[in-house]
Amino acid sequence: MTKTTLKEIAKTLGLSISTVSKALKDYPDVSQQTKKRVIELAESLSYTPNAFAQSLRSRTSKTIGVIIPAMVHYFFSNIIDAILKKAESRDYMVILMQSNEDYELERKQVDLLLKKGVDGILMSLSNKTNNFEHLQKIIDYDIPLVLFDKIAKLVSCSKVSIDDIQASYDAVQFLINKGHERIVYFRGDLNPQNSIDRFLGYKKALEDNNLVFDPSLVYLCPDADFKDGYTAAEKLISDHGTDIDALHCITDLTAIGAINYFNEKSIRIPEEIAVLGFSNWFMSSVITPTLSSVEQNASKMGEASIHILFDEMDAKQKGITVEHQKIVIKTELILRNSC
Amino acid sequence: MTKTTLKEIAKTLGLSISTVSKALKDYPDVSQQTKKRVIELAESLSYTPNAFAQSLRSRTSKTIGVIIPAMVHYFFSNIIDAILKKAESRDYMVILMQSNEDYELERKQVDLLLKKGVDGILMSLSNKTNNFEHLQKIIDYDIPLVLFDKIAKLVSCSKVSIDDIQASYDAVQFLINKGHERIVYFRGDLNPQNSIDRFLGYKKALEDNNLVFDPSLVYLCPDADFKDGYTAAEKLISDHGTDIDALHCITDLTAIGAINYFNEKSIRIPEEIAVLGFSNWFMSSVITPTLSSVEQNASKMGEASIHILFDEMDAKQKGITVEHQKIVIKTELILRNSC
DNA sequence: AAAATTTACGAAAACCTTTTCGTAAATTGC
DNA sequence: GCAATTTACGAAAAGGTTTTCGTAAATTTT
Repeated sequence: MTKTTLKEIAKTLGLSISTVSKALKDYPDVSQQTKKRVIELAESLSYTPNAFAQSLRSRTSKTIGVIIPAMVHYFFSNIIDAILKKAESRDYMVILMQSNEDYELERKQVDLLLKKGVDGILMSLSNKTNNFEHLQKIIDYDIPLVLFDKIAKLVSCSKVSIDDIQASYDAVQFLINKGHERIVYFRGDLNPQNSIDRFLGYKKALEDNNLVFDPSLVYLCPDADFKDGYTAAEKLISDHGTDIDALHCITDLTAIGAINYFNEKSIRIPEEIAVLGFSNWFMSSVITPTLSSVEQNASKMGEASIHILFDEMDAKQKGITVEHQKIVIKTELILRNSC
Repeated sequence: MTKTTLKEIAKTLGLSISTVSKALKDYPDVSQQTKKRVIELAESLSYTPNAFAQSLRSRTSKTIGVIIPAMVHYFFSNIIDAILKKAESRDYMVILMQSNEDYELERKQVDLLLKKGVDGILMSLSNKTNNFEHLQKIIDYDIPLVLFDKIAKLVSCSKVSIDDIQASYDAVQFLINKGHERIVYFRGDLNPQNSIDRFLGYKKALEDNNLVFDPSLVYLCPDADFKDGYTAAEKLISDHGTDIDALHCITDLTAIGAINYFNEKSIRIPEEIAVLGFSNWFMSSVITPTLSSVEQNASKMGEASIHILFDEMDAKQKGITVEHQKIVIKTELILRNSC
């Protein structure tokens, strides 16, 4: 079962390859009857142009590359979902890669994408990425690049993210408005900017409300997962008992870890400790008590990212240059029973 | 910033394109010193061969296509994770598509992948797929195809799945061994074979233990999600009160929905109703009470699928034909507090 | 009826790589 | 010193598509 080519059609019809090609692309300098003959034969042989040859000639591939740190987060699943949907609606294919939070791998993957000739790249950076040469390379190759979620301020390209500082600020402000004063924070690692920003938002909210920042109320959850949350909660209670008012966590996963510990120890939520997470993970509405959280609007972020990328790719095609955009997706506080 | 080509190197060095190409591929009929000159210049210009041209010539793309019904299931995230890791270790790229459980889209995506000239395809079928012409087309094109999880018995290709009948059988058998007799089943829709098989496993276990199959103890959860579980549980209690012993569910999500309802109504688990899920979703170890479940070993399924695919692609490359394989991934019962 | 235009097609180059085959020049063998 | 071999390179084709340009033939214009 060999694929039909223009050559075969041309031969069968006694035409030249050029005429066949032009007939299929509805060029004006082919007679109506020739067009008809060509189209009919092409259809009966179910001809499809060879994508490699097309790409070779046009230097485009109708393909975009997406690199994310990890697949398993619910957050990224939703972003990918939005990206795939939009890409498919435009007949683009998506090459998906995951860096596993590894800088070297991320670098290698960028090279692979460039080599493969993708028309655009969408990236969420690994936590360990603090050298941006590989991103500069993409820009030097004149390939549209959009960073999302984990972005780099220093790189000259479009970016889509949430305002982590503001989001955490709003969350803590809400707790303060509710009358809480001793507010604990389970923070993430130092590296991804998001993690730092959320912590800054927490601090800023305290400051703006003239509450003293007490470092002993901050616990490190390096992996920001369930286990970290559980362990930190354990430590928190052993350090302070329930002499605290509320807890804000870097992710819902850590918050749920903490809730689990509190439930086990029969510490009442929100009466003894109010809890507020971050990311509005699906499980947050399911856990007991249901967890208040910050909705990051992953789908919107995915949609905005792919939208900008297509804008830039379209512009490039037309030879226009467009300004890079910086979109901040609005977050919202989702209130449930935990606070 | 235009990409370097063989032609440029050849021109700079006063050599022919052929010699440059051969030098870079370490052909024996190029002198050592010429090789050295070529390699050095190529490196300094950071030459990488044009992938389109290579693909056009070799008729291979070092790319595989993966179609899954939906991204958002934890299960598929894990499978994709395993696939990506293995593919990357072999410098293959992965084009990911999701059919959104839509047959027409799935069909279109297969065409797109074929057109793009992927070297192999990995698929988990949409629930609505019961026509397999598009799969036959893949086979006719002589592209290695491996179906995983949602497979089709009638298609002649390698398959990787779990034995859903056996898995549910084992689960129900465990409940029976514990002394439960009135065992409720929350079943899925009629369409995906997995759904039917799990139901059959449930029935078979009852039969083999001389327990009568009571249709009024079976509830339909068409989307097999949290909400379906919650609603079915509501109906179950209104129909039978707690005059039942145990509940087995098609997925953990439905089980967690049910647990949520039971918790709200203060129906004690497992004392009044024992609950057993399916899929060993991460949250199952987190919910209160922790949920017993059937571990599907998603990673192993992903690994086995991509492994077989590479085997078949390698064999094709060498002109060998290999037998199609049918792998059944072992499931295991994970026992927690819900039963 | 000759000139100007239009119509309808084909040749060929370009995109870039890979590999076969041919052939000078250099080397070896006798 | 001549024949046989080896060494080292280049020409060219093939993979398939797209587009520019050239040119016969057909048509229209004067």
